[in-house]
Amino acid sequence: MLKTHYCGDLRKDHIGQEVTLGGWVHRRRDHGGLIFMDLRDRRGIVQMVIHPDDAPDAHKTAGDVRSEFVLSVVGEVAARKEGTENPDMPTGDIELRVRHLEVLNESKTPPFPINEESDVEELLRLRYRYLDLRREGMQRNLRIRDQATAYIRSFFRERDFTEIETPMLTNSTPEGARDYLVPARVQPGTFYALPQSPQQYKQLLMVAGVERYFQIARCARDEDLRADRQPDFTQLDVEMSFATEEDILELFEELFSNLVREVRPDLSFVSPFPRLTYEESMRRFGTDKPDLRYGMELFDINDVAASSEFGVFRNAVTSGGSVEGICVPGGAEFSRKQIDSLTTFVQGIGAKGLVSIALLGQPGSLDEEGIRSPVAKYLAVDLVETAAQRSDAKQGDLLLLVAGEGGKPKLEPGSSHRVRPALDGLRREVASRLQLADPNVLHYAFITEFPLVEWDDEEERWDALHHLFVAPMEEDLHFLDTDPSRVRSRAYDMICNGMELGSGSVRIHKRDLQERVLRLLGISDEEAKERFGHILEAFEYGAPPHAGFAPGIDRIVAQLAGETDIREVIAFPKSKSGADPMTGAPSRVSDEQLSVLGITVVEQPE
RNA sequence: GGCCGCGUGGUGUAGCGGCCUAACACGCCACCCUGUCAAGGUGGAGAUCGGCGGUUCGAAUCCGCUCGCGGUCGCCA
Repeated sequence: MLKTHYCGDLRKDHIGQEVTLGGWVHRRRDHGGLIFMDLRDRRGIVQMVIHPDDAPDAHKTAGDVRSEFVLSVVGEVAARKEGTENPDMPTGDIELRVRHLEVLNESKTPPFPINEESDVEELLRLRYRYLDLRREGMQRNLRIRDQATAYIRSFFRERDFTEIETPMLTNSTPEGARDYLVPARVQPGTFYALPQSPQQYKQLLMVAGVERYFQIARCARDEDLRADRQPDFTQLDVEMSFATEEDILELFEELFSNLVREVRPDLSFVSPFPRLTYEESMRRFGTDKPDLRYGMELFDINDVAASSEFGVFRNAVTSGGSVEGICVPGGAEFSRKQIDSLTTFVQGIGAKGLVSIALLGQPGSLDEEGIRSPVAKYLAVDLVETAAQRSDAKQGDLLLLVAGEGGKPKLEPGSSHRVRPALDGLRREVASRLQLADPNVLHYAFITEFPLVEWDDEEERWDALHHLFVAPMEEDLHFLDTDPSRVRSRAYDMICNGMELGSGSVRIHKRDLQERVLRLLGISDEEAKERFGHILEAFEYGAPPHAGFAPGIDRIVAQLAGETDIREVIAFPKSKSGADPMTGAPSRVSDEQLSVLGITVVEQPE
């Protein structure tokens, strides 16, 4: 090695030792005579002093050194002069008296600062990712990710799980996300698909008698990107035979509790993890992934709205829709402008409008003076009192109500189907404006009893909410043929701070039930045989009951690192258009490459 | 694909019809400086304002198109 110690490791104990360090110039302070330089490596930063009298050659070289030069230095670790210690640095008690200095490599001035955590445009960071990753915050995130995955592996291995790799080149699946396709050269005209998840393989491993499987698996889905979605991502894939949902939830509660203690002991979490049914979560929060760190739960006033003078409310309820709202603590002091911007906000997510009611008076004894609302003259005091009571509102709070008409398509603005999503969005927006969410809390929770299927308006058929292999709840089986929307599944999600971390389920392990579900989803027996013949067949050879779970590693680590964007914990992520600005991927390939594969590119006309 | 926001020296921002011959901070370059640690001092270089077109006597500023980036809805078994 070209170095004997790491810069960041040097302490008082090393005083008197001669060491050789290698690292990058973090900062340079040239006093004309004396030169100070901070040298940085993966473990931290140490101050070097280059004295013109002690080391004239080194001093001469140091004069031409600039930020990010790679240096090799030899010197003695020394106590800093009395009064010049730096308590803000772990190495602040000591410094390196440089005797010999060699420039191992020069550096151009970097396109953005590496020695400070300033905001830099995303694109530029990705273009020079190798420099971005050199920055302290990203180094920390890379290490948090490593700690998390290392812990996860040890956790499962201790519990007798076997880590098994599954193929990257697999078959396209008709349902779900769009596949990334890979042409198969040896059989021209045919394609592999990159795995959206190892779902089928892990179930087949259960049939194979593995009983306890896990994998930190790379997956790919060709869908539009988001702050929490990359086209290629990593999931912790787990499957267990002879397990019920209870076994899985307990296992993961333990895993996540330990993970926080291991990686971020300074963060707190709520224990035991709350469990909400899908129905309850939708009713109380309007979403299946609520942020539980703050209140502002939804309430409805359908009963009193039905007879309201206010046409918007009355029509909503009589048409079969609903009027629901949230209560913003202290929101009565929101300005007109703030409320207008909330209105614009909900309109952007499918609400027709927003009714705001500021409670200037004391709920319980409200009068017209105590209510301030753009539609105050249409609102009976009784209605406001009811709303205030249901939301446990206090004087000075702000009620925000959204109405939705029944009988409209799901996605149409003003539809009753948009009410809860709109309130969910509003709840998040308000919480973010008022900073209601404690950044030091990881509020994990499980959502259970999801519907098995939902009606797809466009395709006019039932669609699996999770995937094709989720087992229906035994007690709801009789609805399978009569009213599929009422069948609850044995699926569960894990959520944290308003983000879905992963989902899982007890699987179907019998051929006849799997075939019934496939039929319900409009997959013909013929198609089923072609697509899923192998798994249906496997179920006939003693498939054990099994259940599994698959949380996203990128999201888990992002939260552990205190980041809201998973790109902050992925070494080489892609931009929103799926491109890698550093390598230029995706790119065109040569005609030769295409012709070997028997592929012709059709230019897209405008 | 729809909607919203952003795009000004190397970086981050300001400017939002004539005061812009484009400002500020950091960075960069030169010189001075032997105890600093976001070192300090003096001086300097550096952007025609993402691109194209238009409105106007006049555009970084207004309009249209386009590209890029981000957010969001659709989408994400």
